Amino acid sequence: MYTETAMLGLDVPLRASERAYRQLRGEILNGLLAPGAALLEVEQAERIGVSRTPLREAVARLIADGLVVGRRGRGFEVTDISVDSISELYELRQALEVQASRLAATRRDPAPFLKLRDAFLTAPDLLDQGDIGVHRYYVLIDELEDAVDAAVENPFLVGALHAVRTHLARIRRLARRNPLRLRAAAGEHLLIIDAIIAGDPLLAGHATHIHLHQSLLSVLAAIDAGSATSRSTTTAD
Amino acid sequence: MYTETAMLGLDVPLRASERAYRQLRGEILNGLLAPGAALLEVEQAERIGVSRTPLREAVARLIADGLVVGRRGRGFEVTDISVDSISELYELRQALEVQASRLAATRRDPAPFLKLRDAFLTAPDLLDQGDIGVHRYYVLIDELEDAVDAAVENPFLVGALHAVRTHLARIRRLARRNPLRLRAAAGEHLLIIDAIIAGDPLLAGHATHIHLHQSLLSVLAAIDAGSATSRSTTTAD
DNA sequence: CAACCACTCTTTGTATACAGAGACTCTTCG
DNA sequence: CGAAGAGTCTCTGTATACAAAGAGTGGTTG
Repeated sequence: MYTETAMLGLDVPLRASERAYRQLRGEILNGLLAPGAALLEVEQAERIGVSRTPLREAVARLIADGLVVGRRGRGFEVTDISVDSISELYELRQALEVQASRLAATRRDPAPFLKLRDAFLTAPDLLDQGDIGVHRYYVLIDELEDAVDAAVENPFLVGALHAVRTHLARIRRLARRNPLRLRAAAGEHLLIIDAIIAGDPLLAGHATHIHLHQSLLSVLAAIDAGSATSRSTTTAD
Repeated sequence: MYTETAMLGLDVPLRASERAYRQLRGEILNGLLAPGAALLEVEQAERIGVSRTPLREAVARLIADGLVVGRRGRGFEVTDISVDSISELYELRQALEVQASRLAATRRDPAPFLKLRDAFLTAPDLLDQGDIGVHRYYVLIDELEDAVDAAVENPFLVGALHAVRTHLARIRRLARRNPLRLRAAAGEHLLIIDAIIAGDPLLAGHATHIHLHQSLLSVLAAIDAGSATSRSTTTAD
């Protein structure tokens, strides 16, 4: 997710519409543009430093992504995230990720998953190392997702997964990390990886099912706690 | 699918970009714009009768839909449909429709499905009535899809399903109808409907799985036959 | 004769100017 | 005092003009 463009530093010549899209998308995802925030074309165009034409193209893409909705006569607005929508998103996510795990188990080249297995075995140590360790753990999860995507070899499925992950990124911001949950999630990931290495699609699917079930429970609990108390909560994965 | 806007004749005030989008989308879906066809902005804008600005917006949406891809310095082009991509699409479709069937079985209001059950019982008769009967059968399938969508009550999942159905519409054009397959499909649909009425998510999911398996087999066989002989084949659903 | 370079031409990408639709406000009337 | 209506004003939707990037072509040179 973070590797979108920054991995290689070749953002030298970039279309204005692309710049506007990435900036707005990033700001929505990291919460700088909060749900419900109004997007005025001229205002945003001036802020980003492009004209209205490319900005409109960027907004159109954001609408297609489901991050923005048009309000009838009064501009656009960042979509909001309800608790209901989280459960709904997870219903879609589960369908997609379970299928992806199954296919990955069927088609995988074992090599990258063996590497990932070793890496995930060190996850508990990583999670003892504070924020940098947590960050490196999240990088590991990204790598796992990438490995699954590559093994699945299905542009339609991978595309749908990407769309889901876009919304997930916003949800993760609603709640803080819970070290206990992260440790448990690492174990669940290991189970998925092992199933993929073993070439066992049924097991991979079920392990993914369980993982997402726990993940959703954790997210919902974190949000409940977050809205009850002020701001000391938990997140999934 | 056909009911998008034409059902009620209120296409009086329509934005130019929306007109361009619907026209291009329709022409791609019904094959008038064949895979590989080049889309030049000025050319298409003049043909449709809008300026380049709304046309670009329309093309952007088509790209998001996966119906069009940009070629670096040489305009845009309608995406093509390979046999591989059909199987890939069905892998995604299966994940989504199985999940949708399960959720529909869990949440359904039985009433519309009881009506659909009666209607599908008459499907064999319908399929004896030639093209108009076949057409009415396809309308039935649309109504079933709509009923499932409504029962699922999940915008994310339904949205993903819509995207898949867009591509399916193109695939259906690749092969002719096979009356035998249609009759069998009607039986499979009945099974799905019964499972939803019974509120049995597991059964609904499995019935959907089987239906899509058969559907894919039929489509692939139809395309094989169609490319072997000249043009007398079969299609699914 | 082939390969490379420069030029032109096509086509996209961007900016800006204009028009129209909808919302808000202020006023007026009941 | 409230509600309705007209006017204004803001913001989107569209068109067009301009700029720049890439591809194709022709010529020239080794």
